[in-house]
Amino acid sequence: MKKKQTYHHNDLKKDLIKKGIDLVNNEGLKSFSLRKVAAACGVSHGAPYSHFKNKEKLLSEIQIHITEEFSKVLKETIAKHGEKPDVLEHLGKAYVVFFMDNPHYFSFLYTQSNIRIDLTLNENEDSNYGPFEIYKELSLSLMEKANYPKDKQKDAVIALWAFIHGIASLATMKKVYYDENWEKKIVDFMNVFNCSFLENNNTKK
Amino acid sequence: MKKKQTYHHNDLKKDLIKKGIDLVNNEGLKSFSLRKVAAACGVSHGAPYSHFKNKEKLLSEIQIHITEEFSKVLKETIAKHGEKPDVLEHLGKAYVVFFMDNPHYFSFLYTQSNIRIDLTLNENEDSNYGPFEIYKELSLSLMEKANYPKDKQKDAVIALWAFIHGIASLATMKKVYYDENWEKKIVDFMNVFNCSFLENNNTKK
DNA sequence: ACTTAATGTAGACAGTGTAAAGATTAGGTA
DNA sequence: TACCTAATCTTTACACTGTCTACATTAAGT
Repeated sequence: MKKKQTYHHNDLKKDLIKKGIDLVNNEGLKSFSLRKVAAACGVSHGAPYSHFKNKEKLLSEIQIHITEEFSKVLKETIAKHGEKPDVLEHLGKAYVVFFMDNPHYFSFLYTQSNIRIDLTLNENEDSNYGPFEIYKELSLSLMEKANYPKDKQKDAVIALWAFIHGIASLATMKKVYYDENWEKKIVDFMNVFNCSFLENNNTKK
Repeated sequence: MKKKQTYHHNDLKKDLIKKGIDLVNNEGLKSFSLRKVAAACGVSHGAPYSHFKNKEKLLSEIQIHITEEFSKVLKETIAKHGEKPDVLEHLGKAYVVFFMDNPHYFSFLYTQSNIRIDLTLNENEDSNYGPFEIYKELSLSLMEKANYPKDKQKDAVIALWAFIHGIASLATMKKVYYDENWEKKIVDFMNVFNCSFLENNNTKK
């Protein structure tokens, strides 16, 4: 119901990315194919090669868009809750919920795409994986406020990230059975590890 | 240098699984194909269909073998360190090291295969994912010994598993840069979260 | 009106999974 | 021994994939 009649699509590149994201999101990478995406855009199977060198390059652009979408969600979460002590809980929850809302994104981003994540805490703001940079800055800032020992901050940044990342991994995995609500349990999980910079130990005796 | 001359292979099924594991291990699932595996066994591309209904079924058997290999490593670790307080550290280390030794196994097992993981802590010993059952039994037993509050044991089991799982995920991801030795850092990460049933808080202040 | 570059189509090729028909062989039975 | 049957393997065929190449169409500038 658009403009299939014209030879030129007018913004095929964007449309390929959009329809490509839909395909990844709905069916996962396994059944993703360039030809399907081309067909979804109403265009011949060779057309994508005018905009992307190969399949990998289209997937790479899709990864960039998904990463930006993810970063936006995290930023909004921080903006909403400010640098209050419990913001890390909300950030963790947002991390997990983002991938639960888009179940195929997790394995696509973390095991199929070519994202680069630098965990060394060096200055990296431009080239590094955006979501980690956002989290890193926030958590380091909170640790400073909490007077968390400087020599342990680096370990703490990695450990908490791995922890949340692991929960998201489990929560989005097919065939994982769990009788609780992942989203609601995040805080309980954090309470298991009572840790001074997570200022929620008050709920623990 | 074997018996390519005979029409029958004599144990093609096992050989397909073995050569299939090699292929997954060396090149990952992306470049895994039934025809390559068949060729590696010196057999025509149709032969595997006498032993497996389709590609998925072969991959499923490969998953079972890898899972058993993983379970074996975990059991050996427990056998070696007994139920001493620091056994969870060694188990976590074994978890991470297993996947670092076989980098393609992680995404294969957890995002490409069809393993079933029941985290509800119900009785499941036969059908559930073996490695989790092994860990679950051990950690619950340790929590009992440490008088860890009963109503928090379930959360603690999941949280610690997610944590170790997350570290393994990061440690085996392509293009993740980290300037420390993952294996050696496991204990430090655990120390970030000082927790009564992890009896290693003594190393913290 | 003509040129040029960008953008699209069509056809070909190799590699993939899988199905079907047939060849080979092992093992049991007469 | 000779035969039968089921298991195992080969061959052929087909649809689908990524990618390449030659060519068609079009937009934009001269």
